[in-house]
Amino acid sequence: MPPAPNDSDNGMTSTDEIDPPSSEEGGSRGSFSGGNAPLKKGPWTDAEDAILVEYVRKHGEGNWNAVQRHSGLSRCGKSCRLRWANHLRPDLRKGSFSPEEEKLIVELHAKMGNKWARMATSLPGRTDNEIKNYWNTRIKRCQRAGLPLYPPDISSQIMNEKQQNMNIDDFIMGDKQHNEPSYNIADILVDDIQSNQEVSNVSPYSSFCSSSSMANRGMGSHPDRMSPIPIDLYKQLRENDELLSDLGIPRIPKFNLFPYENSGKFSRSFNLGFPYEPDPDPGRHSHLHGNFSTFQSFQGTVKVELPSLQYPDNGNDSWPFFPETSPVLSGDAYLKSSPTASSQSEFLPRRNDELLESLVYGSQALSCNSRMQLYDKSLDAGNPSLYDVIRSPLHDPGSDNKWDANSSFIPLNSFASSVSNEFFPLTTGFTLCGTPPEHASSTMESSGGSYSSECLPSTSGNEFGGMLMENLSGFNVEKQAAANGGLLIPGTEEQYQYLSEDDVYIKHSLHDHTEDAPVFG
DNA sequence: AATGTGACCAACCGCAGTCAA
DNA sequence: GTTGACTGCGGTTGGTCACAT
Repeated sequence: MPPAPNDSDNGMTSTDEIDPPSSEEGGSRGSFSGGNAPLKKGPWTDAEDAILVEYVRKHGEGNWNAVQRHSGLSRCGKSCRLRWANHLRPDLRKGSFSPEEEKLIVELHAKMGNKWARMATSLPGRTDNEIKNYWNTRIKRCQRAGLPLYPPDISSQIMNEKQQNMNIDDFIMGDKQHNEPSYNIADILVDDIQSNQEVSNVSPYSSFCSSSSMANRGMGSHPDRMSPIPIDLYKQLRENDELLSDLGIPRIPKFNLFPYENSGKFSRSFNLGFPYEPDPDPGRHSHLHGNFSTFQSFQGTVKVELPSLQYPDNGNDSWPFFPETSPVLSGDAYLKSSPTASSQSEFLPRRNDELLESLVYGSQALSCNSRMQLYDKSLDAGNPSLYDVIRSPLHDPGSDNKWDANSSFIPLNSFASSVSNEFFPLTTGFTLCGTPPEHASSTMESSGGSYSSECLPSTSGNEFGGMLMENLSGFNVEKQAAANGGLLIPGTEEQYQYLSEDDVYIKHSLHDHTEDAPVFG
């Protein structure tokens, strides 16, 4: 709803701001209307609206820079376009969003992320700005209320749609129409893992990462489709899986990434028909020598972009979707903020790193879950397996969690985050120092810190390949050292204990005394 | 009643991308 | 290949309003 004019219809208010010339909007803002009148900013008046409406009625939409030239309106073309699009268009639908619209927005956002304009096309009469404002408000509201953003029903729906849309041929052969240089690493990784799983109940929040704006930015107009991944890239990822096996590291077991998705079998398997040959020469994997040259091309090729959460900076509790009071957390009592969690935000960029956020957010959930699960298991029956670690109660389809109709779900992508956060070492630049202690207790030196966010890129436009490579590299080092009895890399607040029996690491955080976390196995 | 606070939202800025000339 | 016009988007700002103190 347009703001009430703050003055009479004389077109200029006492608070009107006169814009100095600038180069914005194709130079239009630097120009002057008619008689060199400076461009005006601030709320539109009724008179200005009338002028603009009349102009559009006569000339139609478009060529907005001509408006000021031909109508005498002291507004830049961009401002005219925005005003028309957001307030003056005759087909605009005023008023607050209906419950149906709100639900649709949530669904659309789950599918396409912050593609406000595209979302607006599905909401007749609504503008992208409206939707964006609504979503930002929703984020804040959910954060305040401790509610997740996506309800499980929407998650399931998205997941089902994605399954239907999946086309293995497109994936393998590449979609020439959308063969863009950006790839959805979350899809890649999740699918890569899925290809090794007989059963994969995948969180739609794998599609949060994948189908949301992160994917869309890379994939353009087909958010729900699988990202076309070049074969060589896919091979690299497959090799990565092989690498783990080479190292004696168990492949990531199948697990339920999404607690509420217990029926959607992920039927697609990349192993079927994919011309992948097991690496005949494992020795060529440079990871065995401490670096991962196989990821060199990956790095710099895979650019991941992420959903914007636009969350406010509220100091300690900076995690937008995962407040301490979240029913998801408190209800199960599995997830709670930790010093580590809060420390993450200190390293996270404050803007639009959607994947990063989803990764860390998901990892936080998984991490906390895993910690508790492992902790319980450890108490009950000794060392846990990685499978135990992953299959946390939170992921139990039978969970009795109640979801608010407008709330949502724990993000997704537990897997992708788990890759970065749980199964791989979290730091880079490991240094082995001295002789490991006799009984597999290790510490590590970190070049960047001690937890997940530190190993994530700190800028937008993450190069996931680089991150993965670093992680893998650290993984390798640790793994090797652990195989020799454990690591001792001083200088960090965290220790990693290697449990040889199940090939699982237990993280002991010296600054987080509440629980031990399984790190990777 | 006065004041403070926070939510909401229109509008703006800067940047990137697309498209046509 | 370059340029200009336009569009889309993330992020932000500032005004208004409702509510609490």
